[in-house]
Amino acid sequence: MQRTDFGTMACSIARTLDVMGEPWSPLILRDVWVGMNRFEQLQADLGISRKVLTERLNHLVDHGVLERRPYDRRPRYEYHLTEKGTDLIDVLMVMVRWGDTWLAGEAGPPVLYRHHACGEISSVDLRCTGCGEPMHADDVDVEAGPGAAA
Amino acid sequence: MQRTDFGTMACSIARTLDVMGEPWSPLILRDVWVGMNRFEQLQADLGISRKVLTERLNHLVDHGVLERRPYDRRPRYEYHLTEKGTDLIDVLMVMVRWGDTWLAGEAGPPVLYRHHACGEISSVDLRCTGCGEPMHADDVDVEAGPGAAA
DNA sequence: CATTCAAAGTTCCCTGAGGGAACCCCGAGT
DNA sequence: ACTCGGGGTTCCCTCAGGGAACTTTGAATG
Repeated sequence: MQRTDFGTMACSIARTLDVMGEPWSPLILRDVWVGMNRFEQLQADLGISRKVLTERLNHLVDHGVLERRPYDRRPRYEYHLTEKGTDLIDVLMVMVRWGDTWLAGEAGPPVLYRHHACGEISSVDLRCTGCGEPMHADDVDVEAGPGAAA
Repeated sequence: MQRTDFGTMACSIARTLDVMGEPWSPLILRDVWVGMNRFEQLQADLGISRKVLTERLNHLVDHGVLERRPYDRRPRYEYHLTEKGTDLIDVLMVMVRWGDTWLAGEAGPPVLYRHHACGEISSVDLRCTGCGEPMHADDVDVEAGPGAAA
């Protein structure tokens, strides 16, 4: 994404951005998530330059978010989410909710999510891992943690 | 963020990225969230170029995520989250959880969040708005919505 | 009144990243 | 032997980010 190196900052947001914050990376993850696993598919769907797509895929593989799997005797590869990558989709799901809420307008959400557990069309909400109550920006106080900068 | 215009894509992720996906924008939102509201504070804390900081702040204000408030008779301004912007912090909170889980390493999380409702140090989890059960990447099926591309 | 000061930008140049198109490599099929 | 198609690589060009210097505004100070 950046000249400035976000990966070394003492901030989990900056570090996460270092992995998936470059332009196109979130959209690549979205496509892989919904089953577009091959270079040509991704390139055609996104309209991204082949050079940049190569760079992004390598970056995501290097960071353990995607894995590269051969699918043919010829040198052909598919990209799949690792566990680390699947976990990262949480960020995208929250972006979807925000975009649906604030940007979709009259037309409504472009895509819907049906939850396996209840079978309904739904969206995500943020809850406290401990008590299960809603947990949003105004529901927390920020404190220094063990990995804080010296 | 990009040459390519993400804002017109029929995808809430792309549209959200159009608002806050440019380099530095999430970190600016983080700083404003935790109370760094002024230009000089942001510039000093982030080490961002003044030119880019100006561009990002204008972009975020234009999209209704931040608002610009005078705080002096002189031309001095503070930036504050709007309701739309506060809601966007959800995305950052999920980034924090992912970074804490996968990138923090031995040192542990750099920052901790204490939840007002229960008083405990905690983190966020994604739940279905409807049934309250966990809702992650593998728990949903994707379907076309009303705002899908023609 | 003239000078200083600090916040909040603006302007300039330089470098490097993204876009686009052309090219390359490799194994399979015919 | 020749073609085909997926998965890249290479090249050039433009534009965005980094960095530093400069400007503007009104208040405070001597």
